[in-house]
Amino acid sequence: MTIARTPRLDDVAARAGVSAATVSRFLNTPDVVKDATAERIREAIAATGYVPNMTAGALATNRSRLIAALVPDIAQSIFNDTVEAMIDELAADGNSVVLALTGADNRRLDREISVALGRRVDAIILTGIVSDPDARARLRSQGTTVIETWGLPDDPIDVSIGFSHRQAGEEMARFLRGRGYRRPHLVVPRSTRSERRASGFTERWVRDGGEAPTRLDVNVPSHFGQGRFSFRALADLPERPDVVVCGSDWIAQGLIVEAQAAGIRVPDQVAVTGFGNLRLAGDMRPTITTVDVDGGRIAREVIRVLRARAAGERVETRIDVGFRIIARESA
Amino acid sequence: MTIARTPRLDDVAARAGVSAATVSRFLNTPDVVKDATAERIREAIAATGYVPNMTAGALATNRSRLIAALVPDIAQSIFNDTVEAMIDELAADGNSVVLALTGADNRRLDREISVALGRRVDAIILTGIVSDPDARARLRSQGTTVIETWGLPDDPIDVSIGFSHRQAGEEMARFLRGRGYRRPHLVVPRSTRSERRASGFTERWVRDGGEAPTRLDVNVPSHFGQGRFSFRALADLPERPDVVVCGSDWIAQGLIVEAQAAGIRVPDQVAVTGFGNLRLAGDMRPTITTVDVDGGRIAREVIRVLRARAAGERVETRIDVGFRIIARESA
DNA sequence: CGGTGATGTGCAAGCGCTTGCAAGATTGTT
DNA sequence: AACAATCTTGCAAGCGCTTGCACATCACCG
Repeated sequence: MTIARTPRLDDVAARAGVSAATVSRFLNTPDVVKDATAERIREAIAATGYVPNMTAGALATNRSRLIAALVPDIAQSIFNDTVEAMIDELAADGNSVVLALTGADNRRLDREISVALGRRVDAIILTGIVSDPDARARLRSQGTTVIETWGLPDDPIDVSIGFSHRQAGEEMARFLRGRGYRRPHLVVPRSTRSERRASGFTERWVRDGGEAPTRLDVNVPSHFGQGRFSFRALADLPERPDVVVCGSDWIAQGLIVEAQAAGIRVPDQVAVTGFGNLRLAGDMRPTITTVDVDGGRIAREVIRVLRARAAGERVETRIDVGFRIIARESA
Repeated sequence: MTIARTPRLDDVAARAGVSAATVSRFLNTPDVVKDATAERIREAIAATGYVPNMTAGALATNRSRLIAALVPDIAQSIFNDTVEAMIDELAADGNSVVLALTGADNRRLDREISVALGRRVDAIILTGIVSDPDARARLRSQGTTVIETWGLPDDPIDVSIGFSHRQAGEEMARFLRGRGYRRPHLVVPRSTRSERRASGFTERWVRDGGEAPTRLDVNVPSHFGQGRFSFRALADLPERPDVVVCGSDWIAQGLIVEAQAAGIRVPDQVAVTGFGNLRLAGDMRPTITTVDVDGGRIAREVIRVLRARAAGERVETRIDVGFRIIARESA
């Protein structure tokens, strides 16, 4: 009796009466093998229960079909839709995604970059903004494709797909000013992205003749509870703002719920805006005015870039997917 | 001039004046190499910028240090905390997680199982309940460690870590009956897990002398908007329920918001319960009565099992992490 | 019917690392 | 100072697949 062990290409080949090379070709470039041979191989594969060892394949081809996605977190993340869409698309192409968590402040970024490099991933997808110059230099020096998403750095490591956070902040300032608000208050998660939006907002607001907005910084990841907290913190301000600009839809949602519980009407007594246009923003009562970013579009662009690279084509290095302010009931 | 190419073990070895084997040992079992040698190797690694090729390592050791996590989705999933905790823990052990999405109804499960097997992952972690007998048989026949989480099947594929959904339903029935509610209405996401809780609830409720609860089925993944929808659907019932048992905290939250918008007080006019004890459940106004499942504990047990397996120890096949009903304001 | 180009397959040399075995270097012992 | 025990290291044979090159077939043509 033969020892039970997981079958290899050889086993299939032997059974089909061909060489391993032919089986390999059958698997990777089916049209070069003759129909009759293919049929025998198919039968042999079924009989042996053979599952190709992608590790060996990766070593031989120097192509892992592994894509690393580095994200701060997934428990409550605005990137989840994008990541989900990416995983789906990539899976359809025969790639797998190894998901690595870098932590809110990218503390584990360096380590995860090393791991990704060690696994010889075909590409590294960064989410958020990597500000550490060492990490940037390190990535640049490798040949690997690296795609920065959700931001649009002046000097991308390789390819970047996103939008200008600063500009989104400015646009929101313009929008609210146009609606007649006069005393905005910012609730700003401590992340580079949020900070950029906040400073974009502030600069534009002031340039347009407004007083510098008040602000509250909150920890990331942002969540519903912080919205409640942020509402209560409004009491500490010298004057109640007429609109609170929140760094995320979750914060906006929490703030609205807490305001209502306190008997304050939104937007009549205080208006609120969010960021992200999560599904809940449209479902909340009142519906939340927010900034829409097309995460699915980002995912699609990522795929497009990856395919182009695989085909050896050149690709743009900065792809702006833009954003839109969605005016709803809350502001 | 030497051709630039990514450095290999050989390159480091040559530079350090030792054999590749020694460098390999330095990397994997540092204490067996002499200090002076180690120092030279360290220097050589730094000088060459060498990053070990884990693909080659995996092939040689037949150990990929890759764990596949198959989840229905991540956009809005009650499993996210568990997955996040697992990824963190595994990363600390030098493992990486390849995340695969199986879709709400496990439609892509088969394909993802094949991919995981092909990548020769060290373990497959399933989330939710895999009811397809073919998939179960297929997994069982492989030697791979497979861990089913968030459920507790009678006959685990290999190891299962979770709790009894049926029992959670029963417990909720008991709890609400004890609080004096009489006309429960169930909002049930179309997933095996939710269905088990619902039938556990119903059976217990009836056994205890209640009338069979009314119910509404909603699609997965469940979200805030469905809660709003579910509230409006209450109008179609012959009689308004006194408590709505929701399949998730998100649904509960949406339902509460919509009820309040309609001027209905929670819990006075209608009580609400959720499931999952997400952070927002404690933050919502009113706070939401729900069922707590310790996702972090599940993650820790997964790690423990994986380590035990790696060490060649035997492990239990069913690990019950239980659940707790968290009584709050909403019911 | 020999020549030609296309088509299908096999041979064998890798891909970059790990590890059993054995030999050389060191240390301690008597 | 000779010998045993312990450390360190190198050799070389894989791990399971891919692919350039060469060869064998075969259909087709003049």
